[in-house]
Amino acid sequence: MSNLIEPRTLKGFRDYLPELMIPREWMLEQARRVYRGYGFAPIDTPALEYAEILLGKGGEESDKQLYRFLHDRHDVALRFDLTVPFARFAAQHINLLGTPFKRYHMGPVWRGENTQKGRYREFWQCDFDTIGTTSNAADIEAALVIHDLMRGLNLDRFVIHVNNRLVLNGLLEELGLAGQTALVLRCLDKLGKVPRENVQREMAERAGATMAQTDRLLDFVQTTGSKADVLGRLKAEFGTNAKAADGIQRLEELLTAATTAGIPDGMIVLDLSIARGLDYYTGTVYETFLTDLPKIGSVCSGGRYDNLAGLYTKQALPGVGASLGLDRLLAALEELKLLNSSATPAPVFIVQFTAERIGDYQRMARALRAVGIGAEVFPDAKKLGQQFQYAEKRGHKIALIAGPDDFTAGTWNVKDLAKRAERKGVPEGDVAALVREMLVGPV
RNA sequence: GUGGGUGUAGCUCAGUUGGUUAGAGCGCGAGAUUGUGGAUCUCGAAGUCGCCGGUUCGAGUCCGGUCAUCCACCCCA
Repeated sequence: MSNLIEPRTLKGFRDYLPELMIPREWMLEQARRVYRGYGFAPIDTPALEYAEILLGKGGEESDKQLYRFLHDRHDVALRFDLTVPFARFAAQHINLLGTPFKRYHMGPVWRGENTQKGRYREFWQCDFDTIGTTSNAADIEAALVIHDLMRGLNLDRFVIHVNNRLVLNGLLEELGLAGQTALVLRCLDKLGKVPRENVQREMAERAGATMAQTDRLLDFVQTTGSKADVLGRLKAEFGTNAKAADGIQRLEELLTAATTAGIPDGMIVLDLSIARGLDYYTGTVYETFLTDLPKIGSVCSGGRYDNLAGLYTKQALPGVGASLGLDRLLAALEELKLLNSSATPAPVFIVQFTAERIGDYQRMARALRAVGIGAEVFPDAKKLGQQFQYAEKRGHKIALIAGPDDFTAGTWNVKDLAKRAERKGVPEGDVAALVREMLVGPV
């Protein structure tokens, strides 16, 4: 009879082993570096909020996915994103913060939805937002941040799709479909997955749209050609609509400014079929797809919301920002085998040649750590071959070996574990410099 | 929430029309004259066959439920 409890995790919740956690932490560091570089300041908020704070802010769907429960008579819920808590945070502290205010926030969020690869019930988001301004400059900057973020994560095969809800809304208004915006956009979003005819049929069934209406809409959304062409056509046909005109101009500015700022052509594209996002988006919207794994979905999305904080304060707090889906991107990189995973954060491995010299081994390790190089001393004086195998498997780059003869001579042997090349008789004082030089190399 | 696929040693998988002590490869551990690792060889550890229940003389093998995972819908990071 066993009274052991089966070790297990909840559906959609996962453990992270070192091989995955090391790159995950690295990603967080990169995101932090990029955000701070733009002047976004760090904040944090509680995982748990009063349910009323979170309910009804992201649409019906997000309400259903909320982890919500009664605790001590309080109706509470786990945050399902970082944007809504931020809106609450901003409304509460704006007098201290002043506007415009730029913040980044990285932490776990929870959604009780069905799981799939890259879709979890607990996952980290890395948000950045600028609030207190409606200036398109903030929208433009957000696109640049997303780009630099992806590049900072060593990715270059990705595309940032941008659109503007004003354009879509204006377009639908002109087509006489203003009342069914949400329904139509939901169908529209399926373009690319299902044939155009099916999209039209669905629009007709669900939103009562006519063939003439959907034809005109789809023609536009599917328009091919340069950004200038597409924008030009939009202007010509819908420029008289105030919303559309505003949206078109903001998109045009964004695309032009991105190029001027140095973003390579093709990294940011106009995509009129990008309609999604939570209910609160009102202007620019962004979605970022990996060229080699588009199916996993957007890994960094966001947009402009001009009235989100209006739910908590009378002060106008428009904003724009986006969120990196850390765990989804991590799953994607894992799938694409782009993680050169290591099970140790310390590049240097110090062989325990003989137990009597443990103090000397730790002395060397401390000397390396003092100059910022991680070093680990093997805990047992096992056979050297075994220690080497352990070291390479773990992902250590360099091994340091010293036995009685070496201590007599005051030297160390420095070994490149991957190349299996050893440099013998290195004076103790030169070891750190040599190690650093070797680590800088190929990586 | 709906529909479907999968679930056998750490990993990848075999397991015949249900029938005696459940297998392989890789990996792992020990060893092949006590200062050095990817080859070879020898030996070895390791599986409640996801979990619970049912049918049966007998179930990894059939049935039901459940959990997890993957895929589609939905939605999104």
